[in-house]
Amino acid sequence: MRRAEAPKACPHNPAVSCNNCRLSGICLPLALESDEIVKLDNIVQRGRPLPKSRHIFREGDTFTSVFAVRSGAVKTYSITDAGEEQVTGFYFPGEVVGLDGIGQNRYASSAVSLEVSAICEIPFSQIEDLSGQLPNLQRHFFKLLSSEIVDDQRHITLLSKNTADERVASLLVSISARQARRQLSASAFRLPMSRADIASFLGLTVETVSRVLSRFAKQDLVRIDNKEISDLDVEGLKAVANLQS
Amino acid sequence: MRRAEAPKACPHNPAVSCNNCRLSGICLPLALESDEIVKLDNIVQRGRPLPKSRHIFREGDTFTSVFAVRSGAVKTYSITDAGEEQVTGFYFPGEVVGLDGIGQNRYASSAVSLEVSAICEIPFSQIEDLSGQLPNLQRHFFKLLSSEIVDDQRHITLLSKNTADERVASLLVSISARQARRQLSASAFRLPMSRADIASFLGLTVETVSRVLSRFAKQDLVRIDNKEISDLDVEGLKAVANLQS
DNA sequence: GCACGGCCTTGACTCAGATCAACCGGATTC
DNA sequence: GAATCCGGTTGATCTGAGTCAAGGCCGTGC
Repeated sequence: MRRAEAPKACPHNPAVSCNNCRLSGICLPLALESDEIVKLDNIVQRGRPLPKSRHIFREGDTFTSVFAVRSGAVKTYSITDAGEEQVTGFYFPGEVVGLDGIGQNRYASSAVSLEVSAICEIPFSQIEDLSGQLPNLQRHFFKLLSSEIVDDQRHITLLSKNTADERVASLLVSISARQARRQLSASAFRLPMSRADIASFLGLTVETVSRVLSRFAKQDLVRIDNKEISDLDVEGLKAVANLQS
Repeated sequence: MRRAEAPKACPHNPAVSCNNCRLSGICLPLALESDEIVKLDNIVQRGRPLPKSRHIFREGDTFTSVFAVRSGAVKTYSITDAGEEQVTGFYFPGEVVGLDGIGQNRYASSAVSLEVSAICEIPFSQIEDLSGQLPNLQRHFFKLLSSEIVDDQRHITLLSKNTADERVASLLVSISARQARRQLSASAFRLPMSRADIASFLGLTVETVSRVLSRFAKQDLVRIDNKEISDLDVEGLKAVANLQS
């Protein structure tokens, strides 16, 4: 599983700079010139690998930084007025969490690692300063925030209009596409989150998620061994989800 | 209904500058110094009143500007893969639409006036330039985008976890609060959108929305005469919606 | 090795909200 | 002023997903 190029070696390695990070094409450095990346790199704080189930920040904490996932996976959630957990997102390497904290100066959700993960912390005040100097960074950050809005609106539509089958199929297709974007297999991967997390994210119950997955397996749309997904039929699932290919 | 101060007179009046606009406390100028407001004012294009049911932009159009609602009301919606309309938001004076266009350089949703409205157009490239010079504006724009994310996440939770009664009550409470923010009555107002729009926004059917509203009226939580709302019992509805007061 | 707890699955039954259908009232048209 | 349309309401029925209950399958600890 080790890669040939030494500096990119292990995705958990805290020594890898943005320039050498294999995620530079999809993460924050995207759209920056290499001298600009150096400036960004200077403000990024790379932590040592975070064990599973550790909080990166909690709802209500004072907002200080945004965080890029470098390896592993993260979920965000908030607690409803009724005291239940609502999962609001799953984040994979190259994706950024904590953007919801900017508006009120405190995080609107909590973020937890779903497995051993490496996280890059980027202090927001420094992003702001640097954005004043680097129009590309400012623009990229605006885009990042806007894309999160678009994603959320898509999710609103999913919850508002789609059946359980469509929701589950959409999630599988989405994870598959994000795997592919990182040059990983689109048809075989491990789900880092529990069935309960999936259910909460999709506005369903655990039982329904379990039944739908079992049915998909029976219909040969996917092979499932607990959290291991294989032989995922992307086109078939897109058809189920009403997504155009 | 006319106000004493001459320049603030009519909310549809295109001649009112940001400085004199009664919405300056809740709209973009919020948090700007008065010399900064002048610079913002210079790039804002105020249109003449827009009739009802006119598009401000359409899903897929090239993104150029964001738009502040000065009077009237606006809904945003997108078309699902199944060809149905999904209403993604209602926007009242002082609120900004079009932020979802930044990420992909095209609008992810369409925006239509729900009644005669005045709209301020703010070309985004100029916002970007100005944000480089005015840290307050940059920060405010980051906050604006982030707040939209928080709102969307709250809406996701509403759709995921709440009953029809809770959804309808939440919407009424939300509109009431936004009325109050503009110094208007929190308990009496006109709903600018149709029952179908409400239903789409809340992930329900028209029939269910109608039934819930009728029931609320029977329970004296609100008086309803078609689109006219009066005697709205904010605390009672918050209780129904599971919202803390 | 076995007991415990967490997570997942499966089955039987229930129910909130969707669907289908009819009707009402105001606005618009001829 | 009759005819049509459109948005809204109300009633009867149906159904997809929730609820409740039971059981299976690990991995962990003693």
